[in-house]
Amino acid sequence: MRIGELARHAGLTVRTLHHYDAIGLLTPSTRSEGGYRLYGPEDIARLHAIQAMRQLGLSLEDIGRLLDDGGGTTLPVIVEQQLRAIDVQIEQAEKLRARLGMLQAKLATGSVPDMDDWLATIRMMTTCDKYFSADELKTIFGNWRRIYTDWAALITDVRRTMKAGVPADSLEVQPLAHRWMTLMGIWMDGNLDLIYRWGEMYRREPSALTGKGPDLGMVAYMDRAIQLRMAALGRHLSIDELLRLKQVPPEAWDTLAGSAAELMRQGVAPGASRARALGKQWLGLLERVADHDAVLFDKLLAAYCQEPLVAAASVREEAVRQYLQRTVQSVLDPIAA
Amino acid sequence: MRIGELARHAGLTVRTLHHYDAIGLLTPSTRSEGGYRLYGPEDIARLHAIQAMRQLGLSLEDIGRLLDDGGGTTLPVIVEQQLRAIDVQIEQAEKLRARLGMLQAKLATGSVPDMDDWLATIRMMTTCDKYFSADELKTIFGNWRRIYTDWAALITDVRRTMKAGVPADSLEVQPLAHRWMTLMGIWMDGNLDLIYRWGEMYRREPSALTGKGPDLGMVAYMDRAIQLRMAALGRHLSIDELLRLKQVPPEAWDTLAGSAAELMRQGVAPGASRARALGKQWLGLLERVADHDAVLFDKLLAAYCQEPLVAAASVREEAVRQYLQRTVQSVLDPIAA
DNA sequence: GATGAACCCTGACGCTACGTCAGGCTCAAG
DNA sequence: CTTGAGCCTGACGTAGCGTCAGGGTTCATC
Repeated sequence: MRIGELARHAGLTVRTLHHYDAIGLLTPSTRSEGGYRLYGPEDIARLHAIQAMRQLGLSLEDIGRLLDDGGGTTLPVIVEQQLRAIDVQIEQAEKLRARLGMLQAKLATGSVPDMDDWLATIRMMTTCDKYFSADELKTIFGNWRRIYTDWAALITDVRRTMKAGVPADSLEVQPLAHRWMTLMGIWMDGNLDLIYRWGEMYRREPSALTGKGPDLGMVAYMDRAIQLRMAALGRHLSIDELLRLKQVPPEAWDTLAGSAAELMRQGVAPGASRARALGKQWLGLLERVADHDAVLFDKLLAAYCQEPLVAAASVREEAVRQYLQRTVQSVLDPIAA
Repeated sequence: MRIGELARHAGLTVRTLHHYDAIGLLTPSTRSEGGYRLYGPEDIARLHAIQAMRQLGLSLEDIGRLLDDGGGTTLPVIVEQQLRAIDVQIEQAEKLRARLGMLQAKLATGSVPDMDDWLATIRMMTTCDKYFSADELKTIFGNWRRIYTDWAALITDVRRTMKAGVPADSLEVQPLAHRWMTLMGIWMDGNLDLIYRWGEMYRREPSALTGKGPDLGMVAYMDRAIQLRMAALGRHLSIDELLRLKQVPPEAWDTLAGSAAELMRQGVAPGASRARALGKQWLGLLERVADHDAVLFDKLLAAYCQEPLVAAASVREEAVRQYLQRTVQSVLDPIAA
């Protein structure tokens, strides 16, 4: 397909496609002998992605970067994002419509609307508020490839747990909640506001039924679990302190929990040197989470020791949890132990 | 209200308002002693108009021109235009939504959509087709002040005629049809396509119920009359020829019709010199309508003589029409007369 | 009355995403 | 073989701001 034809079909100008080629955003996969640009199906798919992201408000440069190092995996995510954006757009357009209708009725009676009315209307016209800003979309798209395999795995795990009839407030769900929060943290670059709004959006828009992502029930289920977790942490740490916590790789916790289970099965006493070495490792991890801040560390430790819910996130089994706790006790307070 | 406050409320940046001031688009009505810009209610109203027209796709320069020489009369028209634009936007967004939904479903099953699918979707994303292009909006807004008094008068006349129970295919309606077409011609700069689409829009969007403009029934009523008129003209002229016809001021026809009625009442014979002078004037008008093209003129004359519907537009009374026709006959063919 | 923070001013230059030429080449149809 | 529509590569221009720099205003608080 030559450039003019593509331009006509896509509703763009030839110059625009030239421009996209010049900046390396969309380079046609072949050229004719005479030097004509020839666009193939994959070029068209790429153009689709480009236009979609443009509609979301991203700059051409950002789009190029995202498409070039995001791999092909982003396509469904883009479409999903677009669907939401459109839903928002429609909703807002309808609100604006209602406003304009009222304004028109007022004008018809000859009265002049007051300033606040004008301002509110102007605001609705200009800020076709997107759910997410361009910067936020960049992080969402950009980080997607870092998490999408883990995310898919988590989704299936959650689905299985739900199907098994495990209630959301069960301790069993806490590891899932932890994984969920961790992944969300990576995905949204730790921006809590963004995470919250993401959830909001999911709850409000019915377009979430793609089959691949989480469904509404799943989100509600995890919400409950996360809420419990946050409440438990909140009894020991302030919001600011929570925000200062760092992530450590989940495998680290898993291997530690595995070792603890092993020691326990072997009958090693919590005060034994092998157990205490384990306890020290565990405390080391916790220190990393607390960002090496002594005060934060103490509070976090208290949370882990006093709130089974919190500890349950990294150590599944009740018995192991208690074993590990005694081990840690013996490290912190060797005499009492 | 100072610039920052206005910017916040309106969802704009301070820089944008600076820019609008710099190009003379929105100059605050006062300044503080220290030189701060102070925006009053009228400035805010103007800003509303600006944002509305921007949303319709007009350039800042065009907006400035339209606002500066259009007078305050354009405000309700702008809102009306905006309402329609929003309706279109919503409709198209919903279509796009449906498409994207299908595309997502396809992607979920792992199949790759074909080229036509892509292209159609891209097209929908890019060309959020407005009903009217920026240029067309410019003529619509720009010409509005040239016709709005006549238009309002016509609307009330049509309303009265409809209420009187006059059927649309009555000859009595033809003068209204003629006025309607003439005004539309002025409003839309003679762009027939634009006129047609304007009617289309009116028919499709229910937001036409402002009370000031014509309602749906009225448009249908006039449509019928105009259709009859076009059919009658179409029996004698081709589409191209119809397009080449010029307008003459309606008063010219009216005064001629008045003079003819006067002569008839005085019993002046159609062949008398005073009558023939009138006939010559009438033919002169017709020649201007035919743009001084002999072939066109002949066809037009035939239409006027053979189609009472056509003649009825400028001469209301049957008797006067026949009198005038005989007069014209005597001018064209003095011997036979 | 001094001072600090928040806000505002006027230039001036930069930037994005194209539009708009100019001058020449290619391609398919007659 | 021509002819008209389409394409090429530069090159410059444009709209609508963003983003400093350098300096004045306002106003509440000390």
